[in-house]
Amino acid sequence: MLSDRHTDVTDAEHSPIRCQAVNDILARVGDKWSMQVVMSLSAGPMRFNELRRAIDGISQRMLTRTLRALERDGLVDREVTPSVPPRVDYSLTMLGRSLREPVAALGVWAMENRSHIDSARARFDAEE
Amino acid sequence: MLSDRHTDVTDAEHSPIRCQAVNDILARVGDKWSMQVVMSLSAGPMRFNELRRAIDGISQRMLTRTLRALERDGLVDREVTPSVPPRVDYSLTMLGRSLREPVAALGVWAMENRSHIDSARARFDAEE
DNA sequence: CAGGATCCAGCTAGATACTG
DNA sequence: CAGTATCTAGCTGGATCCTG
Repeated sequence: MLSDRHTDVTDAEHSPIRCQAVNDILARVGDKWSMQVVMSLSAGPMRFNELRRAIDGISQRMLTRTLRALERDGLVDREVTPSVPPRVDYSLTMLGRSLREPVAALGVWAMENRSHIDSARARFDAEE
Repeated sequence: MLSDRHTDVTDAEHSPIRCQAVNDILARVGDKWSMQVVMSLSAGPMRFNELRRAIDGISQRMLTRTLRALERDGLVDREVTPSVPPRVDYSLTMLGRSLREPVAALGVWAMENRSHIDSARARFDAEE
């Protein structure tokens, strides 16, 4: 952790086009709920209210919007069973599943460096 | 790409605590400018207006705010040379440099799957 | 059950003007 | 040069009510 070898993995690829792509994905993934939905669907298909209960604090409106956006981008599949009452199952597409890997890498970094960030914040805030 | 091996890298770690950490980092990194600043500083230290020119479209206010936030979290170092005119150099800390690796992984995913996302969007939007 | 439709508070980020 | 201060449009997201 915090390895400072100067073999730069990123410098070579720092082209405007690639950065545009990174920013698009970060915007897609960096919102409040998208990744929580994706992570919840990791275990398998879930229904709407099942997701609602699984994700603490999400409103029905935000769950709907988030699912629609993920579906639009081909990350989530929506399967409607026209019964009474209606049944809708959400699941990750292959694309959606493949996204979990880089996001998990970010998660590992987050866990490993959380303490560094917290202490840096405390230090910064201390010097008023 | 799009490998669907069911060895789940993420399921095992899908604990609330880890997800909280991921969300914090995504919020930190998922905003409009932070990663552009980090990527720009990859090449080496830069001064304020140098960064301003390097990052297309960023306002002076947003650059200030983004740099302060990154400094607070210990990702960026701010070095002031009290001269006239003043000189301030910004550089990545070790923590900041270490972040580039997982973000680059996300960048690779973005580049590899951009076309899938674009066509998924087109398909979704086509059905009224 | 699975949403759609409204309304609204709060935050984000841009524009502009000014300063040590 | 490197900011701070102010004002504001627009977006994000929550609460609430309604429906097939």
